[in-house]
Amino acid sequence: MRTAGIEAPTARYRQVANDLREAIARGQFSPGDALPSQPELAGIYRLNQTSISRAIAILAAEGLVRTEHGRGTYVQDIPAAKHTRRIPPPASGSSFADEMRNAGIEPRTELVQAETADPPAAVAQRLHLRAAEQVLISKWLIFADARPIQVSASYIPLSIARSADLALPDTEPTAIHQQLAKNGYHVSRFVEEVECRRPTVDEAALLRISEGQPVLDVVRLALDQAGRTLEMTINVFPGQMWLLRYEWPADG
Amino acid sequence: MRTAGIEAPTARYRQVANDLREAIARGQFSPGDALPSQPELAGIYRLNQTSISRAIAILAAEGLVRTEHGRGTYVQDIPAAKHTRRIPPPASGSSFADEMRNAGIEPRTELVQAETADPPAAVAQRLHLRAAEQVLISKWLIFADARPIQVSASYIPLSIARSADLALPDTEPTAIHQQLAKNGYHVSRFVEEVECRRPTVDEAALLRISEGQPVLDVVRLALDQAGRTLEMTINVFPGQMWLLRYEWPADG
DNA sequence: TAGTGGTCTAGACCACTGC
DNA sequence: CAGTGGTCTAGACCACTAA
Repeated sequence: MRTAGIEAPTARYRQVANDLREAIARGQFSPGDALPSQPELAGIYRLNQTSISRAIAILAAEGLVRTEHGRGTYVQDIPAAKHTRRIPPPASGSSFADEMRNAGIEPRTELVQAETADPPAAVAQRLHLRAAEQVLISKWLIFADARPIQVSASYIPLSIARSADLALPDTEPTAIHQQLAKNGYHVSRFVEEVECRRPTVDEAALLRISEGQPVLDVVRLALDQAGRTLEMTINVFPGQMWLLRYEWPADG
Repeated sequence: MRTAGIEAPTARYRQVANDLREAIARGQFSPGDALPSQPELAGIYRLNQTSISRAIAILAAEGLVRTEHGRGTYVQDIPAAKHTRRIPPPASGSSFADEMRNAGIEPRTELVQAETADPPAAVAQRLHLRAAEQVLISKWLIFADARPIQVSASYIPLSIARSADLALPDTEPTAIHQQLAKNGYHVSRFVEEVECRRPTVDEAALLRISEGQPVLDVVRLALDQAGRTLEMTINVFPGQMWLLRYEWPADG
């Protein structure tokens, strides 16, 4: 696992990509700035536009820049510090929102969808639903300042949601478990399944990342004592912005 | 988060990519098969080689095919079932290797490196090392049948390794904690930090994946009662092949 | 309308593989 | 050596944005 070292890549467009990458790293272009246009860069590097376009495609795949058709190529703002999601959550009060405010970031959650509907097949299977049972679906988009940092979708079997008096969960996601507990649905354990993949086009658009930037796909099941699944949540995070931290005791 | 639907993409090279993707999905090309050469495809689709090359680059980024310079383009073998890594590990005996054998897969671990050396800066910081303290480094490459599925690097402060009589850890990684425990170094808790990123060129080569395929980067710390870090392990998994499963009780 | 990024061509040459 | 994928050119046209 040696690092590649300096080792000039032969391909001109790769050299251009490296050069621009370093220029951005040096601060020669700041986040939000536009790069020179492709014809301009072609002049600067004495190269044709096709090759320049390929060079920029590399940087876009890396998430360093973002091209906007008809407008220009803009340097992306990559936050120095990653968001950390702790499991189990830090003891006592301080919610994730509080932590962010303490770090000088304004969190915001935006309800994208809230309805009762048939669940996607993958969800129905995991929830062990009776045939044709519907679920309460709520989807959220979570922002840090103006930047989307998470897509979240929650699925609750209608039988459970009804008897727990969860009509339209336009409350914040964290309040749901409290409401469930009040009605006798006690979550006894959680299971999370973490995967890593390329985003769908829709996710890339929602999270404002390029399709080359991977996402973390975290499926979380809240189970009660009897092993029933009370809720299933699918969280999608831009990989470059997050760190998932799990902690557990050794042995039993 | 609607799906894109049919919606023909205007770009010809994207159409070709879609067409080839479906052909592979249909089984028209099987894993290991070579695709027709680029000039051939150019003839078939009445396109020039440049555009064909772009189409194939898309499939390569998706991990569906693998190009080998001077040889050809080969369909990748994507295992239907993902490997699952369970935390905490399933109770009683059955190791991960046993599980794989039961699934008809032959596991193999290959020692890539084993030496005492200065740790990388990032490792030294996390291990809270005294200045200039060296570490015992061992790196492994783990295979399922003939396919690499994990890169693993373990770092143990030399002061701990020496007194625990861990000279050259060419033993399997799991044996290390037992050896540490025998010598009074009891692991009391674990911390794992999961990230998701694009692979380095070296990782892509070792794991035989394309640079567009994301990897899971899992840093694991084994801590003793006093909060000392006994061992730090960095695991890198090809994202498409793995699922990390964490389970923990609710509340206290 | 002018300027931007995105696509495409037809052909050329290069680097690498394997016979 | 022939065949493969990788790169590059010079120019053209398209699609989109913003004045």
